[in-house]
Amino acid sequence: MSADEFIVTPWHVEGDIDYDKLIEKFGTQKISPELLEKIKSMTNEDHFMLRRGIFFSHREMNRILEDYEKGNEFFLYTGRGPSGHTHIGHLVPWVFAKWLQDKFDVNLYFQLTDDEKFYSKTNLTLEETKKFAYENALDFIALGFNPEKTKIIINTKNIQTLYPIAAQVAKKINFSNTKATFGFTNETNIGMIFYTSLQSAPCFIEDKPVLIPLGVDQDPHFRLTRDIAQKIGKQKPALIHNIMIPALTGPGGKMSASEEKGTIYTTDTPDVVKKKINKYAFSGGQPDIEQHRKLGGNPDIDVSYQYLRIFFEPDDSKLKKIYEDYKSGKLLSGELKAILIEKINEFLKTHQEKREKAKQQIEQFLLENK
RNA sequence: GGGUUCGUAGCCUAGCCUGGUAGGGCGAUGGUCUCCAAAACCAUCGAUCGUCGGUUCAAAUCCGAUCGGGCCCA
Repeated sequence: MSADEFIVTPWHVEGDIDYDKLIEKFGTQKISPELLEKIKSMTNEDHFMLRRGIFFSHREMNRILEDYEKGNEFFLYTGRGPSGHTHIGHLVPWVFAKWLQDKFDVNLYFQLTDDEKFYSKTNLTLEETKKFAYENALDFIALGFNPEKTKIIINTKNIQTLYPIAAQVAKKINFSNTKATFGFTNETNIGMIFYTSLQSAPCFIEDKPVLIPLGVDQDPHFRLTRDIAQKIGKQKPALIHNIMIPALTGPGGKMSASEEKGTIYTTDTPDVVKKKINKYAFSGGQPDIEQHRKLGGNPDIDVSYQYLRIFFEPDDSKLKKIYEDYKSGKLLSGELKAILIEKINEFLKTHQEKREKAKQQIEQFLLENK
């Protein structure tokens, strides 16, 4: 695969992603300065993930905001395919969703697609994906969502609620649509073919517009949803997309929950975090200290720096100093890694405590079938 | 229901026709080198060849059954 090639699908991400090209390819909208300004004025906050382009693209986010200003409330929807334990990259859209919920005081649905991971991963059983769904739910709850306004959907558990909606959707999507959208072939099992209608279902679970913060790789599902929304008398879901979080071992792919090494899990101990970062994090440093002092490092490809930018250092001035110091060669890669390790462990310490408490709270978050 | 094809280390795969206990690539691990990581270079680990049975002195290789995956037809 050459440098300018990349693949982004809901099941596979590969290569060095050019996000401008991706916007063009997917037909989404880049988040404009005007939109940023609008969000800022409506929330009274300049969220670092927006400011820094971690969320970089959208579909009709402006419509959602305009409607909201007219007094029409929306709701939020995001989710996770429970194919493994939660890693820090998964937290990006969730944290952002939490922020949106706080700012707009709206309902949020979180879908755990245990059926989909069972369909798409040959080596996972339904029992395993259900178990991961529970584990992932704990991480989600640990972020502090409002239980009054937040419901967790587990596909196999909530099928009764989802199915009537999914049926409406499924009738409007034919095999050619899914083939074109997802690259399905005759080998694809029929669970996968139907599945997209279940991922669409929560979009219409309330009779209000929906805004979906999510990783851009999941966009294709909602492209289909948007295509058929009017046909079933519903509004198109609006989306806001975040970039793929690079694996520890380097750019050229998102963090995969199935690759132990290149991944920081939310349950990792401080020692493990330290070891993983030091041992695996791809650096933008020079081959030796002398050259590094002289030539400086490249924070733009340095994974440790990227993690700080994406998640762990919301303070712009601190981040800027790290950027400049690293670029100038003042800051060594080992030192940069130490900063990140400290930040991650600080975060995980409280996260893990909240995650423990979540075991007691989970019941009140799970959606009840009506 | 009929047909067909495949099942070899974590992954991909050679070998099967012409039986003599398996070879490669990726990955992983360790080392050298680096402030780390990467790259590079060394080195190492790893498969009783889906399962059961048969033929044979000897089977991943032949035969039968069975389980599992794929495709085609109905």
